[in-house]
Amino acid sequence: MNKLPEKTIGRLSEYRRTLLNCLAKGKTHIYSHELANLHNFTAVQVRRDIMLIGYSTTLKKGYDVKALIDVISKIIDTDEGINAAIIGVGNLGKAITTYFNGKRPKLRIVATFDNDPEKANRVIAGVKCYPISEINKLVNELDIRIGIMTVPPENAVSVLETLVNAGIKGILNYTSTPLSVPQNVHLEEYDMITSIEKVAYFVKQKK
Amino acid sequence: MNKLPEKTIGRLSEYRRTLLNCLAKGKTHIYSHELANLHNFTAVQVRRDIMLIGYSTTLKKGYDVKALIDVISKIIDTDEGINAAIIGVGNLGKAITTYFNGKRPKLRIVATFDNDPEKANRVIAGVKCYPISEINKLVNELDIRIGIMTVPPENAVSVLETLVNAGIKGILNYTSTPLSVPQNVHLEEYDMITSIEKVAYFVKQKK
DNA sequence: TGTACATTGTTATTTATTTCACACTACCTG
DNA sequence: CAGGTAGTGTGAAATAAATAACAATGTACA
Ligand SMILES: NC(=O)c1ccc[n+]([C@@H]2O[C@H](COP(=O)([O-])OP(=O)(O)OC[C@H]3O[C@@H](n4cnc5c(N)ncnc54)[C@H](O)[C@@H]3O)[C@@H](O)[C@H]2O)c1
Ligand SMILES: NC(=O)c1ccc[n+]([C@@H]2O[C@H](COP(=O)([O-])OP(=O)(O)OC[C@H]3O[C@@H](n4cnc5c(N)ncnc54)[C@H](O)[C@@H]3O)[C@@H](O)[C@H]2O)c1
Repeated sequence: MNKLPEKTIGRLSEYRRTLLNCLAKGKTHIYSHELANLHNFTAVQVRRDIMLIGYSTTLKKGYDVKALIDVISKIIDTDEGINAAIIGVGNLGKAITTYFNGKRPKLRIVATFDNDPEKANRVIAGVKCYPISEINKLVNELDIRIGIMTVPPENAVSVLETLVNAGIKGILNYTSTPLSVPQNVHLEEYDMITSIEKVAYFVKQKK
Repeated sequence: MNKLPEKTIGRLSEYRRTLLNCLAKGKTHIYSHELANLHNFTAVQVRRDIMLIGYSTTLKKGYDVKALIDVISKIIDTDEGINAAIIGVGNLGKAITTYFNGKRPKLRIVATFDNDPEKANRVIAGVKCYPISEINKLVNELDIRIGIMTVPPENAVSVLETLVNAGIKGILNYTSTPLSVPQNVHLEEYDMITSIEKVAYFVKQKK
């Protein structure tokens, strides 16, 4: 199971989301081409990904939805679950906190942090906001492993340092400041403007 | 300039953002390794990307920041600019509208749409909200080319159809429903849960 | 029951992207 | 103004990812 391609990891997450929907609708089996059509993928790609994670079916009635969810979950989740925190409770931080809660049983937002004293101790969607100064203590107490950064771009670098020092090993950066991290920390960056600009570029090509 | 790798397009957008910052700080020249270090890229990759877009410098004092911005802008922007709209003025839609406005001169959010009558005619960050029923008319009137979807997942498919019918050729989907579009429409998808799950996966590997 | 067919699993091939390696040259330094 | 250095530009090699091709096999149905 070692060395899954990074792209595959992303797709696994998406497959699972779709499979959970199927399950909710009472669908018990799904063909590779069905799963492919529900996304923008090809059936071969789906089969290949599924091969890579070591699941296979003897049936020719498609994959067992429940079983496939379980295999994917074994790869993505941990038994105990993983705790995350939002840093910067502004528009975006609030939106994510509200949206996220309860979506995934093994992935929880357990705290938010802000440096604005006004915001400390507020509760959003059941999640409490703490002063950023308490982060070291809370990372230990609540076993926070992932930091989701939604602070203003000019504070991104210093907040990153705070997070790394606090021992956080996974960072998702929504700030428009690109960051770099030590080897032992995993960083995922996402910049919305880049996404829009990519769309703009391709729209331009189509004219 | 045909056939730039897709990955390169994304990086160009990020280079430009950084270059604009440099320019604002009065920096006139930048080395490939400087630009690389400001992101998580290598100097070779930066040079390769810059080679692909046809810019080069005779100097050994690095690239001319201003000139490089111009070349990148020629690729990403159009002279007249491109107009975009937000569909679904909820938490996320509001956050993006507020955040985005004025960030890029050639990329404007000119309208938002919602099906909630309460929200119609409200103004957020200077952008007016229209009933979704008026979208066909407004796509023409305002020359909207890009639709940013932030509606609830269960309405994603029908909203997509509305957008495509209205003649929109570029779609950015923040909905957690995966979509597929006709050949002549460009679709970019981004699911936050997938990003967090990717981070979770890599954090797990590091334990 | 056996034949046609649909579907999976997997190896081989192709395509896309990154990295390496190095030629080339402007610039600095003495 | 020669020689060393630090930078760029780029063909070639390596790596990563997607696609094609097809053997194997369970299933439906005549
Ligand atoms: N809003 C969006 O849709 C959007 C989209 C793309 C990117 N972003 C990026 O996300 C970030 C936040 O955007 P926003 O619109 O939510 O901004 P915002 O100003 O609404 O929120 C920022 C929050 O961070 C807090 N903060 C500031 N410094 C802090 C620190 N050192 N420690 C802890 N908290 C701190 C502020 O008090 C505020 O609550 C920005 O970097 C922006 O570039 C936002
Ligand atoms: N909030 C987040 O941070 C976040 C993160 C990731 C993904 N998302 C996704 O973004 C989408 C929106 O999230 P949100 O938190 O802003 O939800 P929300 O419920 O706050 O907002 C949805 C908005 O869409 C409007 N709407 C509903 N049907 C519509 C239609 N047919 N046409 C036009 N407008 C319509 C609603 O009136 C509402 O204003 C969801 O699909 C969610 O999965 C949100």
